[in-house]
Amino acid sequence: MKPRKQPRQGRSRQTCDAILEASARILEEDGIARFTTNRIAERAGVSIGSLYQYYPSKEAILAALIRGLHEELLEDLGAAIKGATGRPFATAIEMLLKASLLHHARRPALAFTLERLEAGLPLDQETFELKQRIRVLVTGLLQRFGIDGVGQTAFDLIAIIHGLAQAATAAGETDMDALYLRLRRAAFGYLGMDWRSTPE
Amino acid sequence: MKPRKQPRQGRSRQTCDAILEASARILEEDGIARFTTNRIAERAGVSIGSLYQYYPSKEAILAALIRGLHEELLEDLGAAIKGATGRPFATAIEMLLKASLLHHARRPALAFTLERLEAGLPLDQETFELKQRIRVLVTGLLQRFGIDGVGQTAFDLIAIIHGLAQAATAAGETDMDALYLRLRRAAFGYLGMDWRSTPE
Amino acid sequence: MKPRKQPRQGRSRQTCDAILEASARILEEDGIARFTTNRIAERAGVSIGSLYQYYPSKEAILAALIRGLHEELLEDLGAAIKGATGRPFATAIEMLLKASLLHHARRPALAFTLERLEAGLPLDQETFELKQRIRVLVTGLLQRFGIDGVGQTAFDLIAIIHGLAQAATAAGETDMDALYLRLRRAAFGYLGMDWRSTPE
Amino acid sequence: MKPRKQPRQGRSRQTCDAILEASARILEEDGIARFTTNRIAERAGVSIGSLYQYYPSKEAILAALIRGLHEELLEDLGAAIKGATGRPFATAIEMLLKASLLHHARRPALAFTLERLEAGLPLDQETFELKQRIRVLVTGLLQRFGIDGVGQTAFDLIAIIHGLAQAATAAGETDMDALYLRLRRAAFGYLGMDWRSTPE
DNA sequence: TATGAATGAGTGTTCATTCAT
DNA sequence: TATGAATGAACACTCATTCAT
Repeated sequence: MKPRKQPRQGRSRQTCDAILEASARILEEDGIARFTTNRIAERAGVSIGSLYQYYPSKEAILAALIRGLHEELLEDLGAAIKGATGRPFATAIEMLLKASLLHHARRPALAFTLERLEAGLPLDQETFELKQRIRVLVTGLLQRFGIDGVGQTAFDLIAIIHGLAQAATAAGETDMDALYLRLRRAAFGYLGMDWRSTPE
Repeated sequence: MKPRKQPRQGRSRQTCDAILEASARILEEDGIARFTTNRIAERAGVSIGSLYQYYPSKEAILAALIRGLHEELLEDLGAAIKGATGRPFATAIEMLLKASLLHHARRPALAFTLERLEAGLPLDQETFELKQRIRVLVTGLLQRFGIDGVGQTAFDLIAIIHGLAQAATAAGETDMDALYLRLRRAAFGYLGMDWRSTPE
Repeated sequence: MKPRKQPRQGRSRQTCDAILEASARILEEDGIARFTTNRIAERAGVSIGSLYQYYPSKEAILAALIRGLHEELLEDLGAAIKGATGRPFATAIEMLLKASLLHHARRPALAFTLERLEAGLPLDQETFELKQRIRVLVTGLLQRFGIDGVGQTAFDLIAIIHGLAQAATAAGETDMDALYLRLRRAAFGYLGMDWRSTPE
Repeated sequence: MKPRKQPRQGRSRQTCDAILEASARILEEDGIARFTTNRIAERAGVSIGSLYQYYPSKEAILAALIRGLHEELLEDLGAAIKGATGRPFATAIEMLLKASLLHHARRPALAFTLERLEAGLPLDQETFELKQRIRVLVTGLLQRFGIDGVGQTAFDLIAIIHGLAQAATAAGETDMDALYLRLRRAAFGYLGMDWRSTPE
């Protein structure tokens, strides 16, 4: 499941990245249906042998992409929560929501497909931990403001964000600002806050 | 995509159903990974030749299952909305939510898997229409109570329900009553209603 | 390891046999080097899919061939030993030796290659039992004549026969009668009998 | 087939030997299945590029190992036959047999595997000549004692030794002394000598 | 000279689908 | 109409070998 080598420098690093980027593009354009190792190698401009030098299996590539997605989210959320210190609850939540949409905004189709695929896969340890850390981050924020049942609330909040973002992408929406407002309404509503106030 | 024949009576009907039921069970137990036509035929107690007499392709079987899911939902929602006539808004929404969870309650693994798969497939016309009718149903209910932006609201409401139900199933939750309460909180919140009142 | 289906009749039986025969021929002509499933299927005049309908893996085909070899040997030895009842020891051993050479005489290259390959493979249960039954047969014969250390003697006798037959085949010998005489000398000598008497 | 260079001195020689030793160990531990050039290089602590600097192909490495085995045998036999001058026939044969078992005693698994593999390979000229010299050695010994049909006798003797040694190794035997006694019985018997006399 | 990243032909195997019976 | 043997394109993956550095 883990990459085979990480001589993360020079030519190797480039090959590694090319494989991941080609994989991402194939998923974006064709979904899993045509996500085959030979096609990945071809699009990466790399031989099939090289692909297997860096990733032990097709699943490992997928796992790497998924892990990447979660790392990105974790980073975005971390930055948002850090930046929210000292701000009122509503503002903090708003920043959280915006951060949650970032990776959808960057590569909607990729985020959509990867999140969909992840649900049908057995999670590897590392990804599991990433998700846990994400939940911990959200839980921590809620705790800071004395919310009840922080664990469950965080879980539901994430599920709602996820559900709305996935549905919007599936429907072909591209207006992230509009989506943000609806998301804010859903999240604020769930948290018992007044979403009719002026959003940031 | 459509079944090959609909002599919806007698032995043919039975064979059709056996194939669908076998498919459902395979999806529930093993996911898509082992969802193969030969296995379906075997579990249905039918020859592979017969399977192809009733369904032109594997996708057609999947499409039929997905269509079935939506038909079920449509029916459940229809009944709920019908039963809600004359009741206050909060009660109507509560009935709507309960109806939405029915198919998750009946066969959680199947609902989970099919909804996940659906998102990665091109929708056939008939399923598209079914989904539209579902949205129309919800939209109609909202309209009856003078809600603003009924289309968008219905869309988001469905997305939120979907998101929470999928996340709960993925996490292995089985307590549908608990899920209902959280769902109620999310939906009521999104609609600007007070979810702290006594639920039905 | 075991064949997948044995509807040992009609077309199926033919396909099964064609695969085995093609495999045998490839082993005879090219050894393991070119023993590939696609080549087997091609030479059998059968699609690769059919091959896998009857044998779950390449190893299973090899195992079937090896099993066949041992079944043949068992049968030949059984007949020889049965026919030797009432005959003197020397005659009984002579019949045993002749029977042991039969499968080498029929398809020398195949016997040679299969016996060589067998030594490098983990034996499946059934083949193991076949070999045991062969040893039991030889042991029984020796016991009938009050030989000491029948187990070890049978083992060594089989090894000597095997060694001579393999070496002769490797050297390209074809004169089975000449080989028989040398084999007789070796076996009789090992058993402490006079091999200078007139052979049968 | 031949090593690429024989600057049989200094570092080159060391690299060559490391490759051969790594190959031997892999064959002993895993058989041919995992006998791959990359693995050999890795275990030898040498880059794959260097491996190909010394051996033009995987077969060349195998050939070198086989050649080494025969060189060893030739040396052991030569020493035995030299040491047997002036001794009676029985003693000479006993020394020959003991010498024949030496390489099996030293590295049973390696000898077993290499001898098995050799039979399935086209012999290179040099190995062919080595085997011939071995046969000449044995033939010469027999001739010294006025044995009839020395060529054939030598051939058969070698085959019998080989057959028993391989079978014993395959069966997991480790008691070389016991094996020697059975071998003596077989060889003496084949030569028409009394193996019931006291062995050396 | 030594390295190891890169190559790609070739392997075993699956599975949706067809069609003779 | 039902059967299930047969098909073969397509797939994941390996490994001997090359060659730029």
